Amino acid sequence: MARSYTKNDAPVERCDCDIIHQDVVDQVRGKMPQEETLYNLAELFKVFGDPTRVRILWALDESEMCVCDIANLLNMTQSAISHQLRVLKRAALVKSRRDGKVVYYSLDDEHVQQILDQGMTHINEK
Amino acid sequence: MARSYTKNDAPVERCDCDIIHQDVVDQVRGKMPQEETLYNLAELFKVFGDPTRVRILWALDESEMCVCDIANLLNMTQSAISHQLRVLKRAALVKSRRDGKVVYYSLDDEHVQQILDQGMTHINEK
DNA sequence: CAAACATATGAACAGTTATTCATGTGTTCC
DNA sequence: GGAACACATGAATAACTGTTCATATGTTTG
Repeated sequence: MARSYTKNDAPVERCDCDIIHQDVVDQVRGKMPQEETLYNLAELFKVFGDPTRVRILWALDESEMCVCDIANLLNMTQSAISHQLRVLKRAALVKSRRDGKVVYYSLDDEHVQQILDQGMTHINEK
Repeated sequence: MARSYTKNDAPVERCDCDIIHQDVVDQVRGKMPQEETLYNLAELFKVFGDPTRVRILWALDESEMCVCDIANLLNMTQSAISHQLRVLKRAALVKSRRDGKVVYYSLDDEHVQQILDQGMTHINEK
């Protein structure tokens, strides 16, 4: 993402298609979800759109782990992992529980693996 | 994504957990997919991680449309849409057919909607 | 309480990315 | 052929993002 497009600052750049396909476009417009909903959806997928986070999610699907375990597993610094876990938690993809000094992370729900699997299916077929 | 982490430039920052959880971590390591596979998976989700592209995909799920239709529907310039369609095509999420001057785009396969739906389910429950 | 440990966090920096603008390519129709 | 149209594309730019580094917070143990 970059530049945010504000609604109705219309580039208004009509073409002949627009007239011909007017009804189709209007019909599609009527069926589209709220703009905000699609924005949130993109936000969710953005979280999945980073190798480190995908690797963390995949790892947590196998077993709950503490921050330092994940860092060792992925061969990255504790800080980097901690930052990413925050992103994942904010997106409600992982949850954590504290046991003394150690904080264990795990997947928040079963959708996560489903989404990962669906994506995996796609790349395996192309 | 940013800085690319090269394998084995190890931050090597062991902690006591690593010794205690050694076996769990090793077990998880054994079950993880290839690093490259997870990288590709993240690349795929990155494509879904932009509001404009999500809106295009959602629109195309309703009906095939030409570039200019999409631009009008989303109230964006033809150029911006064209750039994003290229990204979507490279990721094999959309396909195109030419009919004279007009190029019609449509979803490439049924996974796309499945992935979108799965994501939608997640955000609706949180 | 102090030291050690596990984790969290803020600032900074470099790499990435989405849009815009200008222009190029491909097609139709006169 | 040339004008008009639909689309593609390259360069430039502003905004965003992931990692690092330094440091803060929370917990246990002696």
